[in-house]
This record gives sequence, C-alpha cells and structure tokens, in this order.
Amino acid sequence: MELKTTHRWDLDEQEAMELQHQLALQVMKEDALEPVRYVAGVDVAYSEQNDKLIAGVAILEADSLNLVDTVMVEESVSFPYIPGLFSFRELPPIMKAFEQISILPQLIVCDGQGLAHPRRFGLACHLGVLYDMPTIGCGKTKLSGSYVEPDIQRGSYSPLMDQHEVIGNVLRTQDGVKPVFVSIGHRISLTTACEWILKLSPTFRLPETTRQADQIVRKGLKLTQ
DNA sequence: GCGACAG
DNA sequence: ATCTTGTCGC
Repeated sequence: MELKTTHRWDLDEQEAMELQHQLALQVMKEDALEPVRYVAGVDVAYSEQNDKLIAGVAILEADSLNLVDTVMVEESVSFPYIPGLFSFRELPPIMKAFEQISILPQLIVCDGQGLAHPRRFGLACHLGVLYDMPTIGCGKTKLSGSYVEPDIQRGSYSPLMDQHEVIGNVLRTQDGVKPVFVSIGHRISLTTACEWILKLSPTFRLPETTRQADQIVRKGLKLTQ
C-alpha cells in the first residue's frame, strides 16, 4: 500500500501530541467505504528479550471470513509505550507489514482505540488518515471515557462518553462475555463500525481479524524466543 | 496529592 | 504487551 503523505516518526513526546491534534482534523466520521470484499486485521506483539516489535497483518475474505493472506514483520522498538501515544510505537512495523500484502483490503480493523482517545486520534485514526482508508478501532479495554455496562446479550451496546461527546460504543459481541470498545478510525460511521465488528465476531469475543493477526504475531514471538 | 492509564 | 499454573466450566 502506498502512503499519501510523508510522515516523520522521530518525534519526542510533545511533538507527537501536537501532530495528533493536527492530524485529528483530517478524520472523516461518515461512511466513505467502497464495497468491502477483503478486511484486514492488525496486531503487534512485543518481545522484551530483544526489545523487538512483531507486527502481523491478516487479510480475510469479508463474507466467508476465510484467511487469504498473512504478513509478519519484526522491527526494533523506536518509541516507548505511553498511553495516548501508542501509534508512534506500533505504526512503524505495522505499515512496514502493509507494504508486503498481496491483497488490498477495503477496511482495516485495529487492535486498540480510534476516536476513543484523549485527543481523538488513536491508532486506528492514525493508520486510517495516513492511508486514507476506512479503519475501525476495537480495543479490549478502554483508554478514555465513561459508560454503563451494556445488556448481557450479544449485540447490546452502550455509548462511550467523554463529557457530552460520544466517542465510541461498548459492544457485547457474545452473550455474557466482557464487551469490546469500538470506535471509528477513519471514513466510517460508528454504527457501521459496530455492524462490522459484530459480523466479524460470530463465535468469539474478539473479531476474527484481530484473532488471526494475533495468531500470526504469537507464532513470530515463539520463533524469536 | 490521587487515581487512571489502548498494547 | 509479557512474565506464568492450575483450575473451573461448557
């Protein structure tokens, strides 16, 4: 995949936050998707043994959820883990992985937040804006916002609020299972994003895109150790 | 000062 | 995220 904009990664904490404020203005919150034939899932694992990040991309056929392509990339850590600046640590290896995919997806599901971020610019927004592609953030825990527990049935959800602003949905993907935190990344509406996460999670708590990407990086982690 | 804090 | 064993439940 080709970048529309050049982007510096050698920033300090202050510069990174300022860049987030600037890029957040480019986030498109409405549906602007092509028909989705392929969906991508991304995940990153960390090896503290050699201080390396392993990024994995899984491409799934949207209707069957069959895995049609996988890519794995290993890279040295170049940015510390700071809540709120997550993308500056994980995006370099992720984008390196996307350079190697053989099938272009029309939608990307990220492991982490999108708009549900202190500066409204989580990893999913960052990736979406840089590639100008539809993205969804689907996190296992929340970063910011408050919510009431959604009903126990699959498909139930409640808004994730920051003051009076809806920044995402807390969505139950399986009966009686801990909900996930869904927020838009770029070029998609929150409603459509939740529909996709439900469609991608027919059997387990997390969407198949994330589960497949997670398998890829876990295997890579075993080879490194 | 205290609690919260994506992976 | 990763470090880690067993254990409860479908």
